[in-house]
Amino acid sequence: MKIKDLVKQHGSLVSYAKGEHVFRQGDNDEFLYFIQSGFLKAYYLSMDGKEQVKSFLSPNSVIGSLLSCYSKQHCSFSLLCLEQASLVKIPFDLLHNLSQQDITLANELQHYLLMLAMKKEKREYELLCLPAEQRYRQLQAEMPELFNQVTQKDIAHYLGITNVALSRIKKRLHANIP
Amino acid sequence: MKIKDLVKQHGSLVSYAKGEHVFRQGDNDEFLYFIQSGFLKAYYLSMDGKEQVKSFLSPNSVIGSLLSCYSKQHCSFSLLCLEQASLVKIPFDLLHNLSQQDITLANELQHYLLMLAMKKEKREYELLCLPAEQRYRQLQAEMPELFNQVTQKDIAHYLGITNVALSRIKKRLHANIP
DNA sequence: AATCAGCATTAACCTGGGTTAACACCGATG
DNA sequence: CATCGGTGTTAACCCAGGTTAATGCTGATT
Repeated sequence: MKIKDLVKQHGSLVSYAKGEHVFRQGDNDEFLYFIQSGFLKAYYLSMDGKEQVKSFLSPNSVIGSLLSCYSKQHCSFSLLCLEQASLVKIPFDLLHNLSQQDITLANELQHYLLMLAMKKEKREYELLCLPAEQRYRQLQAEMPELFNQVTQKDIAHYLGITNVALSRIKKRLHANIP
Repeated sequence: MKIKDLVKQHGSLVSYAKGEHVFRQGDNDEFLYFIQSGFLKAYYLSMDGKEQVKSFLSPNSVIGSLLSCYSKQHCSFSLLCLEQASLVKIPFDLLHNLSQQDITLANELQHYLLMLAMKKEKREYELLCLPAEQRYRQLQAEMPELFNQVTQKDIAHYLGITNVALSRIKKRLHANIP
């Protein structure tokens, strides 16, 4: 069986308006979400109430809190719709259990996990090794569309800085390339 | 088949002296390493020559560059022995290919990947949301042994700061708890 | 049209951490 | 024993980014 078929058979379609949460940090939410349409942001709230963006989600991507799905802990982040969105959700355990017997499913899931792990390693490198300005330039090069879809505040929070700092960086850069 | 058996059958034992590299950033190294004894550090070198520590490895942990193993790109980090170490290595492709047919192997690998993904999400959260001082206190709480095994410089580079900054943080903290 | 909320920009000020360098300490090596 | 390299501490200086706040813009609501 393919994940696509599983999603078709057992998935339930859910829709959210702009500004609605799919789940919130602290919830127990043991679903995987396959994004059909819309644009979402996954974000953390730190103890002092500041927001940091974990990732942006566009159609065809998959998301879910592995901590909640696999470890039965609370979600460590919130998932918010930046525009009207429709997703298909399936219980993670369903996929996980079926993959215990279904090799096709297991391999497909494995592929997703490997891609995820590589993406996260890249992010770790960037946060650890690159200064904010370079992270900004790299983001611009890799996801130029993003800058039309989200506010500068969210971009900044994705880069790990404040909107004020991002504004300064932009000014610095444009000064050099007149 | 279990991974343990696979490692026993097809693994080759390799030993390194303190200070030796298992592989270096930029290499192609498509092996998974199962650490039998010793203590290692995985680290990044940024373009300006500064070092940042990705993780520390102790016996029973597994490491390898997924980027190199799965994407056939170059390793994005180096693996260095902080003390005499012995590892068992197997080609990643061997495990990956066998897991295409062997459901037990696939599930075990899946479990490793899920654990890895959760660990990386935690690290992302910490780097993004916690100030250096709190990351230090958390590390102290979670891995107290570490402080006897590695230099303060390496701890600092793991936290994403310099040894000088770490020295200051320690001083600040001890001043408050006399 | 008037109001209001959220966003981006800019300035002023502050702080945490980077940089450099001096110094002391220790273990290894000659 | 003397020396040397690596390590940790401390101080002085600097800068990137955080904080706060004022300003202007835009788009939504009434």
